[in-house]
Amino acid sequence: MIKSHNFNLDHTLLSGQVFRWKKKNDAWTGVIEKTLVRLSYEHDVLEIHGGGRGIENRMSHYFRIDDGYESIMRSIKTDSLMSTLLRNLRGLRLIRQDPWECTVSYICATNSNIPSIVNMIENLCRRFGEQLEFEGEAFHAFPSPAKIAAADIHTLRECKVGYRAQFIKATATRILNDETIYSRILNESYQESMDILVSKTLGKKLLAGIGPKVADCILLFSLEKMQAFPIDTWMLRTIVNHYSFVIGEEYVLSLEAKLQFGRSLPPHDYSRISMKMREYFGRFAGYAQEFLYYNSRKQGQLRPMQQKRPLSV
DNA sequence: CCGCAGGACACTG
DNA sequence: CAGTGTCCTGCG
Repeated sequence: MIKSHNFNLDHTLLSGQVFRWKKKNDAWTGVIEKTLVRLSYEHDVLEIHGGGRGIENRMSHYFRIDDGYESIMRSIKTDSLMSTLLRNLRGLRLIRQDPWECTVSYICATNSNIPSIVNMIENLCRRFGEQLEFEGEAFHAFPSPAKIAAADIHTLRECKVGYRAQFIKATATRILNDETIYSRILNESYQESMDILVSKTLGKKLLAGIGPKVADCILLFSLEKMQAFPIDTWMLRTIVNHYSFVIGEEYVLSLEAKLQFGRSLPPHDYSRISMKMREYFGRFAGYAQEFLYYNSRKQGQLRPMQQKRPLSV
């Protein structure tokens, strides 16, 4: 068991960071590396079933229990909206994911939605992941880069990943040939890391399927760049609705004009907005992003019809 | 049948 | 470079 009063399991696992956890009867089941784990949380105590020796340290690491939560919350409590969210979503935490699994997950996430992403990941694991068992229950580990790199496009497509099949295979091949890339990024600054992830040589992407948004997710969720501030369409709505003063009122107007045909944010605008938000929230901006993101999605569920015009009001 | 959802990419001009 | 068409899937 892990004891912490600054942790909320539901908020953390419902925040859309990870895609392999399932809840049934108050217990969450997921796969960490090669072990199946069942979690339940009650009265400040996280109970862990499965995983064997050392599982507490691993889960503690996974849920970033080592973060100075109170201090981080203070640093991102910059306005009344954040103040409200920090109170209502208390215990929401960033998750420290495996970089490779995180990479594939967010390549799949482009131009998609959560149920579909969950489906893709599950298919990939079933098709390519090592089959394991715990207490008579069968499950699959997340497939290795080698396994994905060796897969053929047709089989990948059977996992319903669509046009992302080429990206996933190409990136797997790249990671397989240079396994030090993640550890190198761990020692780099945010900007340098971003530049590496989206870099091109001779017009060809180093890592296919990874643009600025996907890169920010990978950096924030798996490579210790807590200032990363991923901006998807949900977050853009939130920014326009609540933080136009941060990126500039006039700039918002020009944005609305530019995006009225449902186009995605051009790279230049992405980096500009992302930079402004990082400056506004500080070095733990990524934490702030999670609270805002969780909130925007919760509201979206309540009134789906409002999603028709993303940037209005 | 259409539009769109946690974008990225290759291709023009 | 800035703008544009296209990419697979699932769902309302």
